Amino acid sequence: MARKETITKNDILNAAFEMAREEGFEQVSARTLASRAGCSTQPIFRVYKNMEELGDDLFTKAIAFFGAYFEEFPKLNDTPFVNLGLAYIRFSQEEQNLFRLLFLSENRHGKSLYDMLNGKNGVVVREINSAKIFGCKDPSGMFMKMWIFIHGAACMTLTGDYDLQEEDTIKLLEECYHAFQEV
Amino acid sequence: MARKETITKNDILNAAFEMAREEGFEQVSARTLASRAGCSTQPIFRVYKNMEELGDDLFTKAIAFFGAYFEEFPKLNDTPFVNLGLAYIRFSQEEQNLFRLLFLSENRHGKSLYDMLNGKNGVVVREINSAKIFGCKDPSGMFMKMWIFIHGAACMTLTGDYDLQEEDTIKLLEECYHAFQEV
DNA sequence: GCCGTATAGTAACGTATGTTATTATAATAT
DNA sequence: ATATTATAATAACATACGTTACTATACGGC
Repeated sequence: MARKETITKNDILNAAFEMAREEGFEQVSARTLASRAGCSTQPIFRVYKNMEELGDDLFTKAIAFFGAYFEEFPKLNDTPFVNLGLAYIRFSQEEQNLFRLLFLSENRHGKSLYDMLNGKNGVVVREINSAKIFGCKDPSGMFMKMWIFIHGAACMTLTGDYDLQEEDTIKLLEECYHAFQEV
Repeated sequence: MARKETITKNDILNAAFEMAREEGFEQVSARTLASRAGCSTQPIFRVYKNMEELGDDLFTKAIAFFGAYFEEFPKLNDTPFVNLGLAYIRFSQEEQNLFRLLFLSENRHGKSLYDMLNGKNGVVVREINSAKIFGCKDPSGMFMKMWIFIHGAACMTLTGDYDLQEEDTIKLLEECYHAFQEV
């Protein structure tokens, strides 16, 4: 009946995601994206009503990416909280642009940090349960403090205001964990 | 000899600062700024070589503003660290755009967070000395941890991921302070 | 009161943005 | 083979950006 589609919605989204990842979300414009995807701007507006709609999809994909990153992160430390922190801080280092998009922008979906981390996989709840097993008095209060700390370290990593070797970070997180357990 | 200047460098800078403060740094363009200052774009380029140069001045002014904010912040709590945190977190709430510019952008002057806070006034050093007085074993390690925590709370405040009443924040900061003192 | 000159306003250039109209293309049903 | 039709490329529109050329203006020295 008609011409076959050569550029799929996925092609567009993938190209956009890689651009956002490598060059930053704000660098993804209709033209630069088209160039990256090896087509004109037309296929973009065929599959997306406008650029904002693509941005929403991109954001969702970034959440999923972070989730996978998190799951696959090697368990370098026995304490779940420490591992959680290491993964998060490393993500802020290795995926600066995605970190900015996910955790430092105006929230695209109205989803809070907590909601995002506690989605389908429920890492947060899992960690809190671990904390219970590890005999912490107030697991959710504990988690909140740890999370604030971890988030702070990650944000400072991003801006270059914090730059420790991994062993030092582990030590720092362990100290925190124990400190918060006492109170 | 010549016409008198009606729009001074300060007029430009002040207008730019207020714009950045209210609407965000990225909203300050030559035209929007001119409109705000009640003139054409010409006076801007008379006193500034280009917009980037104005951006540098703006950033410097923002640092000074934060310093003043900090100095004038009421001493709501006896513990200096807690006060420090309260001021910082409140700043992130009340001056979201300036907070972003100062603490979450690519650093304009290559100045680290620490350097900025430890400028002429030396708040940081002062706090560390207070900590010594308060009998903390490792004041600088302690300060680092507190600062990471405070920064984390402020960043989460900015994105709406943390939203406690002031009394709760005080309680949280006090708990942290004591926790870190134990270790 | 006129002249020189620094200042400010107007308008333009070149570039980039999102988006849309138009044209060309390729695959299928007939 | 031809007509139909969804797809993709080209080109354009309206807007915004930094920046600069040009023009008008107003002030101080004479």
